[in-house]
Amino acid sequence: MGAAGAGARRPRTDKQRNRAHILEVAEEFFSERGITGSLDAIAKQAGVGPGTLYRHFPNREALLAALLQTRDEELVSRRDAIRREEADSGIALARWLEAMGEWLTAFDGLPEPLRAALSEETSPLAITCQGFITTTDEFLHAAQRDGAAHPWVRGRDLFLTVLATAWVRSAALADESSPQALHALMQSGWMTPRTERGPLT
Amino acid sequence: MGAAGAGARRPRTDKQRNRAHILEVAEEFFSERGITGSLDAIAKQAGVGPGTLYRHFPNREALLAALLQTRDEELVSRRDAIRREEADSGIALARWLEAMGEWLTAFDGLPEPLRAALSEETSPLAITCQGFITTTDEFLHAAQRDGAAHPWVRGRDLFLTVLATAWVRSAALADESSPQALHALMQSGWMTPRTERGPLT
Amino acid sequence: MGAAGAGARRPRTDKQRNRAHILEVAEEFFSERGITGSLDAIAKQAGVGPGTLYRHFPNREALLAALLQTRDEELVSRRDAIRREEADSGIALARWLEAMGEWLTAFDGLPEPLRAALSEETSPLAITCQGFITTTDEFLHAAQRDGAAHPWVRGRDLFLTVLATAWVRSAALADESSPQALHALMQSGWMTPRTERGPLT
Amino acid sequence: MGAAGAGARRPRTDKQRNRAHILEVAEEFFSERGITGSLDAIAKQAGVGPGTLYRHFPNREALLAALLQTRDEELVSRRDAIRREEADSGIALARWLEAMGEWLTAFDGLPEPLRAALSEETSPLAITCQGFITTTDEFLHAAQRDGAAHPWVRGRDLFLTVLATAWVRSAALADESSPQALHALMQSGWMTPRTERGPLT
DNA sequence: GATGAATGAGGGTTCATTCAT
DNA sequence: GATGAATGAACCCTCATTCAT
Repeated sequence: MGAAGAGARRPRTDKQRNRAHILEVAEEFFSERGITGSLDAIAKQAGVGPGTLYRHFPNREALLAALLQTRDEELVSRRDAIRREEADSGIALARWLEAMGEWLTAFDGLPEPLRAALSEETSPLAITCQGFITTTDEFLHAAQRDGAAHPWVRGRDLFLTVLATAWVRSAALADESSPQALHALMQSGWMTPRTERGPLT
Repeated sequence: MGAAGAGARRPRTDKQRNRAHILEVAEEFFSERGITGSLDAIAKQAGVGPGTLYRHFPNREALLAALLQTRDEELVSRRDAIRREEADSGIALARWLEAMGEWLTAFDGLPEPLRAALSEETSPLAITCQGFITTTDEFLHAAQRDGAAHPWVRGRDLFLTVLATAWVRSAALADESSPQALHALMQSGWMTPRTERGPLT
Repeated sequence: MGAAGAGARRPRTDKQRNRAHILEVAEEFFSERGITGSLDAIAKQAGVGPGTLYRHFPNREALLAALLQTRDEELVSRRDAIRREEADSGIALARWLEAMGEWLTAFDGLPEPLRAALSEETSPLAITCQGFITTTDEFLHAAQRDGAAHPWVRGRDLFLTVLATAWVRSAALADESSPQALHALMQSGWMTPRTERGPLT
Repeated sequence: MGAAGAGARRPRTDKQRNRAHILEVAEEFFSERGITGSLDAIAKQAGVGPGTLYRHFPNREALLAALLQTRDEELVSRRDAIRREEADSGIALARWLEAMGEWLTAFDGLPEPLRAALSEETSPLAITCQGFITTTDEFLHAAQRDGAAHPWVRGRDLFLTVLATAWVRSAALADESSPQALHALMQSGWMTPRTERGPLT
């Protein structure tokens, strides 16, 4: 017992190995069963004691944060790619929001702790969220400068909307078209622009 | 012990009394502590055994559904009022969405089980949701007929959006302006209408 | 699983049965392994779930208190017997202290929680201790009235001394004569009375 | 990490430095939080790994023994002072017992492991205790020779009594007068000397 | 020697749910 | 029907101790 899977019994720099292995298992676990599963169970499946898991990640949030950090890099790449490739700031924003949305649906139940983290300054997840909001703000400002986005929109709100959309999506799976529909709603709203209809009076 | 607490000594029509009393207590409980509290605690506070609670409501969802049904009536009234008072179908839809949004924030954590219910046909909550979607569709169709809403929007998607907004709101408390911002986003989207900017190319 | 040992699967007034059975097991457990053993282990050995044990005794102290209450009756009998039989108030006190001392060595480690309880008013054990102190005071007052006990002694201090003696006894087992020696010390002190030696100066 | 924290950067005589530093930290730790605290925490606070701590002190008892050895010297000084200054062997004994009592309350919880050690020959703490008992015997013999102490008292019993008194004192804090009362009890017992009351018959 | 990661049994506790009474 | 005792898996977490590096 206690082996890190890959062969010998605790070979060399096993801290990193263990950490990585735990993350792997946790990723799988969270993906399959959602992020509410038992940490002890993850430890067991990873072949380590609960203490080991606890050493690496003092609580569920820390584990999640570490897990996301890995995924973060992918998102950063996408961000850079969008910046590089996309001249139209509106489309760039759209693509970024889409990328974020995909990222947020990585695990079932992920939006929940992120939302919770938003209310607590100290959480490691809060930092992640802040990063997202900042990036969103960048894309948004560019779009606003170009007149592609409403001036009254804030990055934080966009993030929240994407988050909420990601959250709701888990349920709407049965309905294939929901994701796009929600995306469209977020983009254009349900209301037709007044200009098309004449003044409201 | 075992009496219905609130004065009387449990005469004949126990069952109905109990049911009503449990609902009352549950309402208070859920309102104050969110819907994740212990059912045992509710039973205890209602002065009944957990078995009794379970007889009336086989699980948390059933209890919640019963609870919401009561609240439903309020929402129905609002719906009727809107229908009666509001000539502009767009504004009517807007008001309806707002009413629904308020309703969905009645208890902390309420959106979660509703979302879950959407994936399961059999859930008692699913029926409630269906009712909402239907009503939303009615308002929406009217609005679409009048050109006040985009023709591609579906009632289900609007409901999901309102639900998601209600969900995200619990976290955004610190930020006072979030609710409105999200509302505006849902209504108008972040993107400026193309007509204002010229063709997309 | 889950049966209370004695045959059928949860026969009649099993609450009392279970309670009694748990107490029995706990008594055995505490006697053999001291009072620091795992509560879960006791539950398991009693054939009940941890929750059941918890329901009956919300914590270790409560369990202990219940256990002692049973023993209490024995002590009360002894107290009454002493009162009945013993004319010499000094000897009566001595016998009571001895009885208490024996009672306090019922389980290994028992003095510890009792000592701890003395600092906390709310503890169920504290009440037990108070009872002892009161009784000690009664015997002591009689002895003092008869000139058999020093007037400056207080019941509380005598109790503490007996408690301390019981505590220290667990270690001194190897030394057979320690209990008596300590008893004698408590009774007569180590110092010879000044009257035998003349004034101190 | 892993440096000895307190300034220097761990030159050659690591081992001794480490040992000393661990002892320092442990002393502080035990004084403040009692001797039941986590050894890991001590190691961490001392800036060494738990392995290092364990190398020096294979278990909690060993650490404690080492710690007490340092304090021992103080007690030895007091012993010598008493010997030097005190002509009256009875008062000398009393002073020694008092000194020992103070020494035993150095850390919260100290009496416990000492008592335990008394049952095990091999314990490092047992040696410390033996020293105390020996010294007590010396004072006691002198007092007995002078008729100041009962001839039936043994040093070991006196030590046990002082130990027990130290133990019980932690609980009796609320009661300011307990320490003195217990001291008096140990000295004179609760029973009035028979000579004052006539023969027992 | 020193390190500190790993161990893993064990701690107390909660609670949705069942079922004998 | 109502009751509430029983269930027992699950939760998170701690820490003395070992041992590979």
